[in-house]
Amino acid sequence: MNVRQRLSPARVVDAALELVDEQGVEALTLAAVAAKTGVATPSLYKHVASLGELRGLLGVRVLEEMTERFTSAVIGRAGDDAVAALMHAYRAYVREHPKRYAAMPMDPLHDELQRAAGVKLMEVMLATLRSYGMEGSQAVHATRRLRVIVHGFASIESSGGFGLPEGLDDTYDQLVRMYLDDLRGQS
Amino acid sequence: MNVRQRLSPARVVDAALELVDEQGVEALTLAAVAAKTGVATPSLYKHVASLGELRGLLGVRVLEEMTERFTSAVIGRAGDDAVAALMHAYRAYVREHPKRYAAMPMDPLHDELQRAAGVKLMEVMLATLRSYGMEGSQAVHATRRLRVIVHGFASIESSGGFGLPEGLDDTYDQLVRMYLDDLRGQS
DNA sequence: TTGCAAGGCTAAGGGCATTAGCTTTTGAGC
DNA sequence: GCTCAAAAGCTAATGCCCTTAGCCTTGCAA
Repeated sequence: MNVRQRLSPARVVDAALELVDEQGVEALTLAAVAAKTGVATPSLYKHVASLGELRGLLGVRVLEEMTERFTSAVIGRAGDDAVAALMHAYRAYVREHPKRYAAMPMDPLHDELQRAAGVKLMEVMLATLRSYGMEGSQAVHATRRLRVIVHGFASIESSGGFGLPEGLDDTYDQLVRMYLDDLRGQS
Repeated sequence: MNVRQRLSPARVVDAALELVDEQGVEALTLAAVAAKTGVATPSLYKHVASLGELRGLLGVRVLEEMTERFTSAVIGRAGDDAVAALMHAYRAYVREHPKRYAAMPMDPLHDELQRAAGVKLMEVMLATLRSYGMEGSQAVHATRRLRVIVHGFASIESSGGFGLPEGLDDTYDQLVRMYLDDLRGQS
């Protein structure tokens, strides 16, 4: 029996992700998710506590996807090669899912799961920088600078904040080179 | 008569700005603005076309304030001195009004006024870089890199995205130095 | 086979944005 | 000072959305 696949929290997040990718965050409504999953709105509460929690789960999912992709981008590489690969993987993910990225708040303060997922992503960055022999606070600062650059660019690009997209690849290459030079100077 | 100051679009934006500063974007609701201005909700429509337009006006206001402050920060300075002053002024503004900054979308595509205000802000950056003798696309790239850094940091800091705020001043100083070194290399 | 828990549904309440249509105020021109 | 029209306010009402309550069905485990 049970022709129709039963719902689960994961499937709800799937639908929410589709919705965000197609129409942006403001379209993420329980009513729309319910329609997409073929269920009445209140039924979603059997799988998700609230719209707020769904947003949190969405953030966790995105952070996990990013962590996974950055990890495989970096594996087998070291030094400048690894850092450049990480930065390009970051931008590539955001270009594939711009609305999804723009949807994810940088503010994981109220969501423990999301905070944990964010920490894991940062650990990938930290580990990548370890091949430069950085330790302690020096490594923390270097990770922050990296984050500022990749997120700054991604945030502006994903929301169409750059005027014309002309030469954006060049701009990003310059940022990568700037950061690599910076690392060289610090070590 | 008329003890109570009559409402105007500017006063509506004032109230909205207060609301955002105090409680964040999600608290920006026409009902709340109406309460703060001592008026019934539908009366706001005599001054503002919709909640969306109010958000746009808010963005314009913030961009104008930033432009003004950055302009006076930069006036009378040149070269590295000017760039450093601009970057520090940017961060200072965002630290004073973190929620306000986080509220402003990077996406001015649907709002012509906001786009124009953004262009003016970028012109201040461009003008500041002109003392490096940059022209055309080189100047555009340099402006973009600057924007990525200041916005990236501001975006993360304003939404509490850095874990502990420990050493954030140092991190920012390093970013400033990184960018100045980068400019030196490009010229 | 029985019974219970999981998962679905309808009904209903409350908040918000927005529109319609009315009333009051105000100020410009006479 | 008076008139009257536009500006600015209000109440009523609609529709969408989140959320809760309470009920019904299904499927599985004992």
